[in-house]
Amino acid sequence: MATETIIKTLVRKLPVFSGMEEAAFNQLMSHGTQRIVPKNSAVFQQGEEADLFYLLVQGRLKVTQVTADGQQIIVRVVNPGDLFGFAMALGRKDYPGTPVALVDSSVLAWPMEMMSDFMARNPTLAVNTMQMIGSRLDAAHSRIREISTQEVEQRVAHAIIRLISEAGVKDEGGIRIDFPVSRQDIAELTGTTLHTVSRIISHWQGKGWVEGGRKSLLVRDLHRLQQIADSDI
Amino acid sequence: MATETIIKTLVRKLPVFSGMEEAAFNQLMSHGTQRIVPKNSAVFQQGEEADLFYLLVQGRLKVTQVTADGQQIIVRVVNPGDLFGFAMALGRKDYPGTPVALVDSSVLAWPMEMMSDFMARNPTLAVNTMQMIGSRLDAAHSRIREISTQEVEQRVAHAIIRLISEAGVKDEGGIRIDFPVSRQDIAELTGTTLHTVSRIISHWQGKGWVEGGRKSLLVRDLHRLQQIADSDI
DNA sequence: CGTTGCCTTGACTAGTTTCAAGATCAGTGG
DNA sequence: CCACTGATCTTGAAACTAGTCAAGGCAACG
Repeated sequence: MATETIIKTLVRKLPVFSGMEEAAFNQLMSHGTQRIVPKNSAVFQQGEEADLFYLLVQGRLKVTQVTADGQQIIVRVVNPGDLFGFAMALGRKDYPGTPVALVDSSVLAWPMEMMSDFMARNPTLAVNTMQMIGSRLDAAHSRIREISTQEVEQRVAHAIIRLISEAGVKDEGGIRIDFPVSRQDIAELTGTTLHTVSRIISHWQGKGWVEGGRKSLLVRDLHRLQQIADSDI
Repeated sequence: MATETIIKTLVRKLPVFSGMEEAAFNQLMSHGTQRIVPKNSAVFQQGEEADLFYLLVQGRLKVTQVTADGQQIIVRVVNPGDLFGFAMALGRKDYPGTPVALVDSSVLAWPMEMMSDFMARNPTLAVNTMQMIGSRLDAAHSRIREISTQEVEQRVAHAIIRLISEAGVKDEGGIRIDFPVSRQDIAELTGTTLHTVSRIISHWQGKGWVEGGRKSLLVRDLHRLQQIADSDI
């Protein structure tokens, strides 16, 4: 099928599958099933038994976790080409978070056993996966450092810069994030409240550095945000 | 040599090396070099080129990271049997943190290339390492959730409970952490200041739940700390 | 065209940090 | 063995950041 071939070609180029033998790759692809995830719906729920692991082909997801007392945080944003829901690789049986589509998305899913089998037979895949998880660990540590040592304004600046670098698109007079992000989302990414985020963005807007909108944000002066993010003191 | 055999037997039992073939394991052990790390000295420095990876045989380390503006955080505490300094697995060439011995410690070191070689040939090792990193990622996310949503007192309670569960030893009328931990250390683990930590511990001491000391802490009522850590609101 | 969801803003409050000073303890060298 | 010194810890008071509470505006959607 045409779409299948397109997807296959796309997937083939992903770093996780680099260095994998053609035969193995083909076998992998033949076992994956595609699924469309409409905006605002979840691929699976936190706590569910992890029987499948996923690859985001197209679209954008946010992975949220809810704490015992109902507070929510966004663990990360999933970009096209990212794997997610690989609970097994983390040595657990249930999904630790809930991935929600920020825009209509399309994912590929495989049975979790395939992952262990394939990794046992494809050391490259295992090493690649490990490095992917490793870089995520690195990112998590950066975030811990930020939340621990920086003030809210710096953290918000950082979060926005990160989103821009992952999904920034040029727009009239600036750069815009390619998918809808609410103030609440930014708050959950930075460990603060939507009120504080709103105040900060209003302030920036007053200075002309950004232009706010409903679930959107146009960055006019990225350099200035960088300064805010990096400012010592 | 006698000590060498003892170490080998100890190492053999570690989860990371479980399922590894005897021959491979022996070869691995024959390439490792032992090193004594005196209290308060660093095994290596953050930013150095990562040419070796390590296993903590005996003792206790804290891994710190310094931010651009000089603020410090403790990334984690390394317990006997833990691997550390495996930068390669994270896909980077330099060490992301500095491990400092909290007590006189002993480590085993291997050339970093051995790690990739061995993982390429021992899928089990690769999967084990991946799961270890995965569980660390899990822990990092928990910490992000805590710092983002909980108040300092809860976070301090959590940190102490974690230290107790990793290295708690019975003492007269309570449990004590097996190695020296300063108020500053706890502050760097929880993203606060030593002043606030001191106040909180003083308060607990007033209630009779703990007993403070210089770089030490006797927990008299662990259950109460649990309550504090888990208290909603 | 009303209802719902998202965003903004002001006023108030509270938890933490910052600043400052002093107490206490451990180790060191005379 | 004891005074000295540096590190660690405690505590008070002031300053402030960010959260909470509350109300209203605005835009999208059915």
